[in-house]
Amino acid sequence: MADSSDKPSGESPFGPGERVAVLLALPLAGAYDYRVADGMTLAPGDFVDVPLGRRQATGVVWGPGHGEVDAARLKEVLGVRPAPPLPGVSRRFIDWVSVYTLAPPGAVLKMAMSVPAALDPVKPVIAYALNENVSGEDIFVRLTPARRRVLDLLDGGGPPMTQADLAREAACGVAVVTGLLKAGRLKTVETVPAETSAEPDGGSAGPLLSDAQQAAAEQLAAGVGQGFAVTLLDGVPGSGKTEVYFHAVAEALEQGRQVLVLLPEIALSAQWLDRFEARFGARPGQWHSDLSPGLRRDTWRAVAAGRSRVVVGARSALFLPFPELGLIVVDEEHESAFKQEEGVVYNARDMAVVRARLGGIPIVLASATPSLESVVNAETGRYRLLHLPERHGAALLPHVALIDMRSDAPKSGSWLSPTLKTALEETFADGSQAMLFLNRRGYAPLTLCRTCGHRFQCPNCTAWLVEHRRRGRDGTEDASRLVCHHCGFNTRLPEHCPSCDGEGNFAACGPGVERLAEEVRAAFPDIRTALAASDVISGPKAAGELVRQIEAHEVDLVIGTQIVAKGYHFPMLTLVGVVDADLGLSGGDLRAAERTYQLLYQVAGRAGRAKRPGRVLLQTYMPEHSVMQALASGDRQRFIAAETKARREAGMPPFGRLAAVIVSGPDARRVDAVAADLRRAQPAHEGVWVLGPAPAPLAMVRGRHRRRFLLGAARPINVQAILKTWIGAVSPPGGVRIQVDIDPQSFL
DNA sequence: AGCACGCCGACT
DNA sequence: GTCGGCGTGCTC
Repeated sequence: MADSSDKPSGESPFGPGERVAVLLALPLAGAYDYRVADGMTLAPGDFVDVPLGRRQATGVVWGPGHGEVDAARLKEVLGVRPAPPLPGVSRRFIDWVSVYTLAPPGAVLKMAMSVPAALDPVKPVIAYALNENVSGEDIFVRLTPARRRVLDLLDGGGPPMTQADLAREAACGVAVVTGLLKAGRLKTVETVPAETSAEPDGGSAGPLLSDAQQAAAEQLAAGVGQGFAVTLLDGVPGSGKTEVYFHAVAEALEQGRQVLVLLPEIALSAQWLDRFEARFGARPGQWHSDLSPGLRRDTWRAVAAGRSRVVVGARSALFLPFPELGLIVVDEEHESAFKQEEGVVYNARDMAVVRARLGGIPIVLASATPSLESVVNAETGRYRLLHLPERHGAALLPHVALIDMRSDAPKSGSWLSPTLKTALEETFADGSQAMLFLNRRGYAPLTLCRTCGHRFQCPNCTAWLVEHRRRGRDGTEDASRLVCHHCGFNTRLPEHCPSCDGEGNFAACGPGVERLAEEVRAAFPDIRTALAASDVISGPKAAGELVRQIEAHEVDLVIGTQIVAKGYHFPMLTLVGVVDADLGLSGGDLRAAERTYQLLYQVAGRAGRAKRPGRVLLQTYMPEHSVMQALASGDRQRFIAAETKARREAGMPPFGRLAAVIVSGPDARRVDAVAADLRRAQPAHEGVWVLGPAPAPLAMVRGRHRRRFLLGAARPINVQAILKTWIGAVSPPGGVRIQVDIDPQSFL
């Protein structure tokens, strides 16, 4: 079964006087009933305006009314929006996500209706056409060359054009066009804006693939149109995963279906877009938080109308109203950025699988370091596995070596071991580029007073303030600022210690990328460095510019946080130094080892992807750790086997289910009281265990105190039902919220 | 999410 | 005596 067909004809319409359920984009418990107004016909999926209290709200016809509310209390639907109905798959998907995440259905719908303006009537634009019946003396208007060019453009039955387009194409000012209008030679007409942006074309052949790639590509393409199937596309960096899944994209386009590609950080994927354009001849539609409101509206409409054929986006693109979706690709499927932690808490990768299943379409999960969940699903046969073993072309996998910081220690106040320094020297000497990776923004993660030991802490969060000293544009040092990385709290480093009032005698403890850059500049004064951290590289423009600088070899050394770990490809980059490989391993999180492995593996993949062999140096204090051993030996299989065994024995995901319940509020005592109530009401179920309440990993964030429960259950158990009963048993007082996180990423 | 109703402090 | 603070609760 290939189809998810959503033709509105499949669903019975509702006539005047009938009761319909309308789901509103509000966090209400469910859909509300309304009466269909006289002369109105509604079908499920229609976007409608309804009265709500003394205001108006927009929602979607969800189906027949429930009939629980008195007919006398029913209000009438006010009107239907001029937009294609929300497809049935989208509606079923919203319901499914709501049930799974325990979020109100309207809150999920809101994600699908994130652009209210998209439902407004399309504004006609004023276009200019030839005025055929030129009368009287207007015919004698002087025809300058510029005027001639404008009239020529519209001569011969071409479509009316906007003022701006005419002026641009005729290479004249807009005044020429308005002049012709005044002179009566042109007239204005209202038209619907042209919606014919170039769309990707799957017809052209892609680049030549290796045998293994070709086989994988054909298998993926063969699955398009053949119903729901999950394929895990597992291949080392540079193995050509993208080109392989592009084949499936091309096939879906050939079949006239839409395609959704989810990427973890769309804002930073200029290279991905270039590759896509090279392959398909046009840019795909894009969907991410940085879009301008106008583009957002146009993209939403183009998707809903089926005009946009391929959309690449961040997790929220999953809720776009595709009427003809035929393929989903989740690239870098292991990325934790797919997890939405606020509002409706969901994992876009998992929900994408659900969306594919509901739509009866294939989905491809691609990664060089697949999540343990996906690996296990492939092993048990739930997912198909396509493995791309070798690197395409001449590139070799980088050589990974460990630097034991216990014996190869840097000088005090320095963070680079002698070995890493030497490697940097060699790399610069040979005209290659290097990258230093440190997953810590700012100058120093902790500042303390040398006199009294006072540590600067965020007033709103349980976290140290991070010192930032970023240089101003003119190269002068800004005054140091102290920043909270959790709530954005921001203050100048004071001149006196707030605790002992001693004159500014502060010590910056530990390195961030800014401090590392300072050390490197002192050690290598002649090399050109670039800092890459999310506070420096804000948005696609800055990211694109950095990529361009590196590609053009305008910098010798990139110093970056995890934003440089993503799939960039820099041919001249031959050395990657990981300054603190152990950073993610502390804290006792059960996923810490897996995530550290994935991150460092991806970072290592930045080295030597073209003809030049790369090498990777990991600075670590625990070279015997399984993560370090797996990276150094390249034996991923053994690492995965060990992790899998540990998870299975502990009954942890994917072998058991997990949910977190977080109680939060501004008043710690009330939060504790609610947590105690929950403790008393906790489920006593066979195969279900509950831990907590414990302070959440960040006991206070943004001024809210947080306590956390962890609920584990064997796989067949319906945790949603248990959680619903449990949470329904307590009624939190003012300000206290109870939030559920199904499949939490971190479970400290 | 809004927008009401509701019950306690400083103003014309 | 009122204006207004935002805490609680409802919206078919």
